[in-house]
Amino acid sequence: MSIATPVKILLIDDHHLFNDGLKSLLSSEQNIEIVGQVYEAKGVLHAIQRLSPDLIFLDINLPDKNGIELAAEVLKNYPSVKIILLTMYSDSQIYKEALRTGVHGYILKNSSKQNLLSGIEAVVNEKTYFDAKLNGRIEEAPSDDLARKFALTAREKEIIKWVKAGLDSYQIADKTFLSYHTVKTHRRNIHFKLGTSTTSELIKFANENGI
Amino acid sequence: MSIATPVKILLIDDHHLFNDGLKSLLSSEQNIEIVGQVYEAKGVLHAIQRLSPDLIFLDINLPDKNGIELAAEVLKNYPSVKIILLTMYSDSQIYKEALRTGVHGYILKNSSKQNLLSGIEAVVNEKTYFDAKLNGRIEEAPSDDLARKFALTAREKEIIKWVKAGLDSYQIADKTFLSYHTVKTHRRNIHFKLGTSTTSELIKFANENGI
DNA sequence: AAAAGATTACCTCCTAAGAGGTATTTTGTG
DNA sequence: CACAAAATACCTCTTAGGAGGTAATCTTTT
Repeated sequence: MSIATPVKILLIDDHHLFNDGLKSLLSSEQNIEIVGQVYEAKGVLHAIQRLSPDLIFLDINLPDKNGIELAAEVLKNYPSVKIILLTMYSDSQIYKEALRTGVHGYILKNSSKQNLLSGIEAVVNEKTYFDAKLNGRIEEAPSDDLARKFALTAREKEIIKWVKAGLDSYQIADKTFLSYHTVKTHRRNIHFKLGTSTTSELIKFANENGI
Repeated sequence: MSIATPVKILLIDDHHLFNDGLKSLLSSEQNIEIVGQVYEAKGVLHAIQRLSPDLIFLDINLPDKNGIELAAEVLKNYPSVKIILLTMYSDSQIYKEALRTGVHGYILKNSSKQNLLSGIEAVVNEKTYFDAKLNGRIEEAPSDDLARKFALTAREKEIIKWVKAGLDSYQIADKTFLSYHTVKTHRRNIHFKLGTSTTSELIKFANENGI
């Protein structure tokens, strides 16, 4: 497997070693040029402006922003740029989220270089590429009001962040300058939206979905 | 920075792309030879036997085993092999665990190639190397009964696994064929050992420490 | 064999979290 | 401006989890 036409790629991952390793791994390939590397969400739009890559590889867990949100921004501002998400999560929910956002590919970090090259080849040819390991996990959603799930508000995401950080509702109320009652209301709404009912379920769900 | 004497390195990480990327990144270095790559805990001891590396890079989160436990096994069976843990967790507790196990280095995945080379240079010269980003996080333990913390039993680790999986105590009792009361007792003992007091704290702690 | 540690299991009491309801204020969008 | 959505905040009630205690039975180590 090798790439037929020249491709300019931008790598976005906060793990420097992974990012640099990937660059090293791909630089040896014919027709692949790594035009830049970014280690946080912040500089991404600017880097795209400056480097005009054909394709970006994007991690979902960036320290300062959810990769899927970032993907949406990129697609909005630079519709011609192809996006392949590169993550360690194989959950079907996040896969659906990714599809909905309109990314062009989704590859797991425990995948192989060959798959990566297949993905690159596919997306530069206006196709999509989703990791084979994801198959079998994708069951259609009941589609009625479930479509509205996942529509977490900014405040709800913030609450989830603190729950994941190990705080209880009183501590979260302190941190957010909200009433304890309000925090509990948000937690209830979050559980409703995500279909969870305990804190441990919520954390598991959030971890698997990069929330 | 370059390495002064030839070093044979074995890479152990379940994320193929990271593993391969790292190989690519290090292969270009003088005096560094990547003698092998392993993608799960299972084949590690055999690979060491066969390839006799001077140094192994070891991920903490392997699918089939905790990397720190694996490090202990390696040190027991091959005391001359140097071990550098390579992980994304910067928690002080796991750092202490690593020290106690006797690993020779601990480097974060969002570190740089230069740090990696410094680490290699250090450990092959019988020194240790711990990521600079870990400094400031290392406060000495009260040392009395805190030394006994972290001594989680097999059953306790199993309970933690189910808690992380989102099950409540009743469901865990079902899964393990234990009484609900027993599960609660284990949870209480776990909280005591880890110094936590809520489920969310426990999960956070477990995640950060690769339990 | 004795001691130490691990596992099992029950008790009570208290608190955090979840479920259900309601209502006001604020913010954003057509 | 009007309407919808989000954010805020209180109420009650039920349940799961945490804290403290005790103790019998295994298992492992000395």
